[in-house]
Amino acid sequence: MSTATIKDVAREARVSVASVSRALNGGRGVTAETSQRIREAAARLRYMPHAAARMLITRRTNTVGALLPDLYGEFFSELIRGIDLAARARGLHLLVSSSHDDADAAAAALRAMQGRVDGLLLMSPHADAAFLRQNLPHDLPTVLMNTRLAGDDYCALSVDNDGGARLMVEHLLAVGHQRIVFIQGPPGNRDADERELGYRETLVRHAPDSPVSMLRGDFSEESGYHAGQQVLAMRPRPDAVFAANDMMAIGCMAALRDNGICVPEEIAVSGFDDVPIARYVTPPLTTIQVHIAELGGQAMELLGEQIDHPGQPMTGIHRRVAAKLVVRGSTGVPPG
Amino acid sequence: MSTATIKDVAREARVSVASVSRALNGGRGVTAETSQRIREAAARLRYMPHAAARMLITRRTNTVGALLPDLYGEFFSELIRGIDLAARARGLHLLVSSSHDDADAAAAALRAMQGRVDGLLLMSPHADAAFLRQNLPHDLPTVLMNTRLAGDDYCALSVDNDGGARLMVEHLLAVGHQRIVFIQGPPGNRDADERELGYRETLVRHAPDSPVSMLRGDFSEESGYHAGQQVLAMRPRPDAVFAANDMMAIGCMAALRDNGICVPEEIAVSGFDDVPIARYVTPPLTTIQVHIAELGGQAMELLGEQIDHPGQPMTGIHRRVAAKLVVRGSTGVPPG
DNA sequence: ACTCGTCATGAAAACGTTTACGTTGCCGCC
DNA sequence: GGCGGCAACGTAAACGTTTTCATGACGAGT
Repeated sequence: MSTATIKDVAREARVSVASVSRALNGGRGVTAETSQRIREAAARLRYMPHAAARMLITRRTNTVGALLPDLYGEFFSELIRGIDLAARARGLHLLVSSSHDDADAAAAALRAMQGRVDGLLLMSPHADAAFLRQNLPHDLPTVLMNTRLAGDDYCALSVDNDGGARLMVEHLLAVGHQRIVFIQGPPGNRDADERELGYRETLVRHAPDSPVSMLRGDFSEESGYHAGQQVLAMRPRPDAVFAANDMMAIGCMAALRDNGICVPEEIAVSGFDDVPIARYVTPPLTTIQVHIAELGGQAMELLGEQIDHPGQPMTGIHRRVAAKLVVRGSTGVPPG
Repeated sequence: MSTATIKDVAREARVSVASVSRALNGGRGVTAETSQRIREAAARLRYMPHAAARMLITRRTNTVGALLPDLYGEFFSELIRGIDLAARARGLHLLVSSSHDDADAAAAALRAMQGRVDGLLLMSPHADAAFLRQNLPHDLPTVLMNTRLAGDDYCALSVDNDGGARLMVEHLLAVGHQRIVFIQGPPGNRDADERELGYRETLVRHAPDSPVSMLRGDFSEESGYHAGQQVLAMRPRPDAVFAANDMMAIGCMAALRDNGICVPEEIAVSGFDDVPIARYVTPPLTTIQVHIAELGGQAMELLGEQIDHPGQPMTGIHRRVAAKLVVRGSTGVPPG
């Protein structure tokens, strides 16, 4: 039966339920001989401990929740993969809830997870301090991912946007570009802001003579196209474009191509993210690769630590995952 | 406190725990007045019913499990999105477990889900009949997705590969192509096989004079490139290529381009899946779009029905989600 | 006026585990 | 031989809920 209970096993093995529990869990306080008998009985009856009963008494669910916003494409998929892998390594289950457009939906999903999870992986644009204090039980281990919040009260983890932007600007300067224009992301977006900051700082430090100039964008391909048109109107004309993400870089390249400008001969173009498309556009896009799965995995690790050691206050920890420069054709270095 | 129990609420509202339960669940058998008082008390104490305790007595977890293979890119993401949306609409939680390389890992994950879920969404290349009978509790509602198994014992749901292939072949014939060669997917892959069958049948029915010819492939871009080279060697040379998926189509186009053949002027190329990259390659790829999120959503719907009506045997139901033709530049119809 | 049904409510059982606490029996030590 | 300690095992309490059953109140029908 799929409904074999611990009592049935106890009867079958001619011991008490307590011994069954001991034998199957710790194994301590039970003779090797009886333990063996119990295991056999359990196997014979296809016994599976009732998860809910165990949770009730143990106060542990062995499950972590992942609350994610409405995410685009393979970012989401890589993130889940990383989280899932790390969770399984720790013997934890993964309860996901995605696609929250507004703060209310996120709050509802968060409440619904109450008591079903031992910890929470949270990535939400709505997660400001007030939201968290309102909707999070303060004793629930939580790791914030890519949040705006400086990890003051919570444990946080995000992409090294600064470092990535620095790498890109250094690369552009190294191959001889002077006037590098930056296409911004949506206002208020943390990733976009950090990338912009990295661009400004690196430029100021390494090439004080080069002008710092920026164009508006919102991460969409269209906004990239529009920015590309603006690039053409600038005097003196920039010789390189650094877009805050790949899709805008692709849109920008389309605008340049439509106006007869050759990439990378006349203007170099680069992006950020290394989406799969990046290597298929012509010319292939130089960009910054971020290991998304690692982001998820490390977040899960951090959460696991918090769950295992509830006493230690790990709040304030803010780790970053590395970003890597991937040079392709669009910045003119490879032959072509 | 986050640890307010139903007893606390009962004391606060000066009623018994039974009344609290009634008021908060059905609302029947309780005066509107007392119900109101109870609700207020519950709100005041921030009471949240303990999920495990409820599961234990109710025998319902309000959770469904999704067991998925190691999936690539945005297919996975779209699938989860569709499932998650439909699950939330039914008030169900989603427990996911992905990245199972081998049958053992899948079996382990499956066992671990025992008792934590009311139903199962299963998509696994390892899920043959024997595997299922071995590892699935036969009384657990289950929906198979894109499985090789004809839905004899279980409820199944998959992509309309036949229909999609038919649409594509009809399109190629309609724009005047005569010799259409098909690039196969990995041997044994159900989707690939069905697409191939659709190709053959449609060609035989609509254009008995056109030769049926096929090249080997394995869904990878490299295999598509290789197939493209073979296309060039064929005499008489085909005037259209239909690849079993987009990545092979893209590889094939690369091979043709590298050998100085113009797409679509000299040879038309088409794929299947409509991956995001498809619209960015040059020329943009004509392909078959499958609404993955809908696949997940419908599977969830089916599962929900099974859970709500445990008596009715819904086994044998096999539904398909529609595929849609998306015409772009690579088959020569749009100007360019 | 008596009874019967209906309805709000409370008491208590049940769900399947884990675990604190007894109760043995055994061994070694004085 | 008594005593203390230890290991194996059983008993029972606890976890927080839902649900069945009993109880009492009240209104209506005869």
